Amino acid sequence: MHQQGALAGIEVAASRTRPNMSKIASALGVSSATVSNALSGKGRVSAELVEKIRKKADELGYVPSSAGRALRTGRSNVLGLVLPDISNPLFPQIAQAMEAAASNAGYGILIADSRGDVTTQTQAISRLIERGVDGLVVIPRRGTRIGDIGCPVAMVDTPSTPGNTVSADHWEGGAKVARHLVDLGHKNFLLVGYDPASNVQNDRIGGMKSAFDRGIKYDTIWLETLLRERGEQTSLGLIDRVRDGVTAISAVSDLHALRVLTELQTAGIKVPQQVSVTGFDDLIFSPVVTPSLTTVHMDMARIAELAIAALVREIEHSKSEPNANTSQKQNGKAAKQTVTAEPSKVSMELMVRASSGPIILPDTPILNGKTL
Amino acid sequence: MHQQGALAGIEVAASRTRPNMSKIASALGVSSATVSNALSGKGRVSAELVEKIRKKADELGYVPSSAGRALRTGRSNVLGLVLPDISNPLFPQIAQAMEAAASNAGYGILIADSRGDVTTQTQAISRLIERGVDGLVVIPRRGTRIGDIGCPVAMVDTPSTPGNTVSADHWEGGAKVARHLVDLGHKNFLLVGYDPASNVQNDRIGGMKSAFDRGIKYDTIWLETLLRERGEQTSLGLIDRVRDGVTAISAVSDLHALRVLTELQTAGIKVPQQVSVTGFDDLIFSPVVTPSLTTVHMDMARIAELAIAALVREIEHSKSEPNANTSQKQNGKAAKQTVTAEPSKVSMELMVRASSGPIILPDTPILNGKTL
DNA sequence: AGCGTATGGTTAATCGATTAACCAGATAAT
DNA sequence: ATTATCTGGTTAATCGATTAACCATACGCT
Repeated sequence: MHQQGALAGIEVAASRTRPNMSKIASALGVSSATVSNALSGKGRVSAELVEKIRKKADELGYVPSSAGRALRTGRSNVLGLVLPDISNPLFPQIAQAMEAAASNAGYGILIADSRGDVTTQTQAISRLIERGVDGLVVIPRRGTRIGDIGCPVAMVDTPSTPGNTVSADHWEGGAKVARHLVDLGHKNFLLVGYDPASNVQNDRIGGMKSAFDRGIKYDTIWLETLLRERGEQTSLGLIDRVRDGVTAISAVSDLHALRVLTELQTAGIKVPQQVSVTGFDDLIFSPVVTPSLTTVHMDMARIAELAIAALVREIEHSKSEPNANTSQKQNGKAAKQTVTAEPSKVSMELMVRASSGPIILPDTPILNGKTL
Repeated sequence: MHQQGALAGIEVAASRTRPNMSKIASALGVSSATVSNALSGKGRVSAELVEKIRKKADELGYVPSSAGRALRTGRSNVLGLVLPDISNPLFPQIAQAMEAAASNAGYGILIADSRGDVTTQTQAISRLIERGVDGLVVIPRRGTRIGDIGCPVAMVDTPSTPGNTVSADHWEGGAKVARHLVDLGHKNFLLVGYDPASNVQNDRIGGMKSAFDRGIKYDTIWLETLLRERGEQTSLGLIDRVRDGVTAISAVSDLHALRVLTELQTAGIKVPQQVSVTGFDDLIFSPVVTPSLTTVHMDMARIAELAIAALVREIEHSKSEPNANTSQKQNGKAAKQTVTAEPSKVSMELMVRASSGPIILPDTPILNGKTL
């Protein structure tokens, strides 16, 4: 049934070349302008004629030519998505959310990978521009400032980054996990970051620290530095930390939390009985590992919606006043390059799972080995 | 320096509307046809004039209009990538490889998420077609057959799927891990799949079984069924399996291997001393968990290259003979819809890491609890 | 001198959709 | 009765790049 339909469609489409507006027009003895008006609903066409045109259109299997439309209107209805490093495990969520939001707004998403490199990022952006995208969503690498391009840009990083359009409130997220652990009675923390130059990670860690009162001890390690010095596969030396009294380890990503978790488990340290572990981002594996990871979830769908909406608003807006910016007078702001959204930050949600729990006092017997 | 250049470019671009070929042409007193010929290197233009035109072009910050070109040539230089479920953790690798391969071939990648649903997949495909893509790369959902569309399609699934263009040799991969474990002395296996309807997973498991001689016991469980019956967070009951003699657990994905690994570790079962665990796909976390996961890696870059190359070949080819297919005589094959590549399967690489090891005989004392 | 043939360009049509400007006929308003 | 307005369309220009067809001019060769 379904396949039948698809095949029938092709039958017609392949019969010669794909039909255009004038083909519909001549088939009905009207002008192509009328067809355009009828299908777009813009001009004045009688209701009955509209109906006839619609019918003929999908009888012929008409598909509007995006090239023709783009050429005429100057807009391609495609947005570019620039990612710092596609291999980022968070990327699927981002891409999915952006694609859905864009699709709802009638736009397509062209992707570009900047491979974490700043110059590659520049190249990626110009490739997208050449392809005629109407706007860009950029997840910037570290503190990269986006140069002046010829189209609106939405930046998704973190609220503390200047020029940020919209993002999760990473600071608040950090505060939430930290407070959760403090409430459980933890007083000695190890905070685990990866890249000390990352705005997002600094915000997350900053948020965590903000939740610590006097009387709480903590230390921070940055994995990138550590791993560069000691090699990728090195142990993080967590056992010593635990022996020295750490009871809670909070990482800036589930990826690192997982590393921590498995290292502890291999050493026979019980999570969460002896040590609580938390991550960030609610990556795909987080709910299904044992113990499931307590983490902080970001509402990527909402962030994407806000970013895309801001972008689309600016794009449609620039239609009305095409040349508001002269090169002579750059009135302070760089010609509305990076768009703004309201709200510009989206709350993060704490997901309490099994890897965090109340502190178990030293006199409580700790089981070794089998739990069953 | 770099930023200077970018800004200077904008300065000009923003000065009014972006320049086109005729602007360059009139600035130099030549015809726009000559400019086109000069920049494309196709027609006959004197070397010096070519040089002058080139210079003027990037002096004015000329960027060719992809819409104009697409309209005229009938080709957009954009390919669509249809993914079964973007949230698939393997997706970053796929997208990155495809983007790189396409970019090298001068194409852009437009993404579409089919959210695992078959009807959504159909919609996603038509959205891409409407956007004017020249071809499609489809990572199909389960055994989906791709209906007849108006453009060439490369299917990346598994060699046993009819119509498959190119993919990893999942069967061989399965055989490789299994043989590895057999060589280590394992004789009692638990094979862990997720979706019993997945061609890829069936091939992987089929490959594993093919490596088992007589005298090897194995059982297979499918998580989707299990989890649907008992709930997402359920224990997989691995402890019982181990008690019953299983010494090696092989999953069809690192995601499931990780689930297995952490469940075992939590129960105090040592990996790999008591049980070996292996996965598939070499996901981002696999090398950094403890113990690092033995897995099977696929050369996604090569697969992407082959798929894109096959697609591009067909696209360029159809340029020369535009209407080889009449709707009347469909000569057996469905008008070269899904393209073919040579080779059509790419070898998988076994990554031996720390989660697999030689069997430790029952008389060897097994440590409980702390290893240090 | 006369013919063929490179060389280096130009002219003009074309791809498909959109839209400003215009127009005929009917109806309403003064 | 005459002008204004509304309805339902049509005409033709336009977006920007490409390319087939054409046209000078110069050069080589007999």
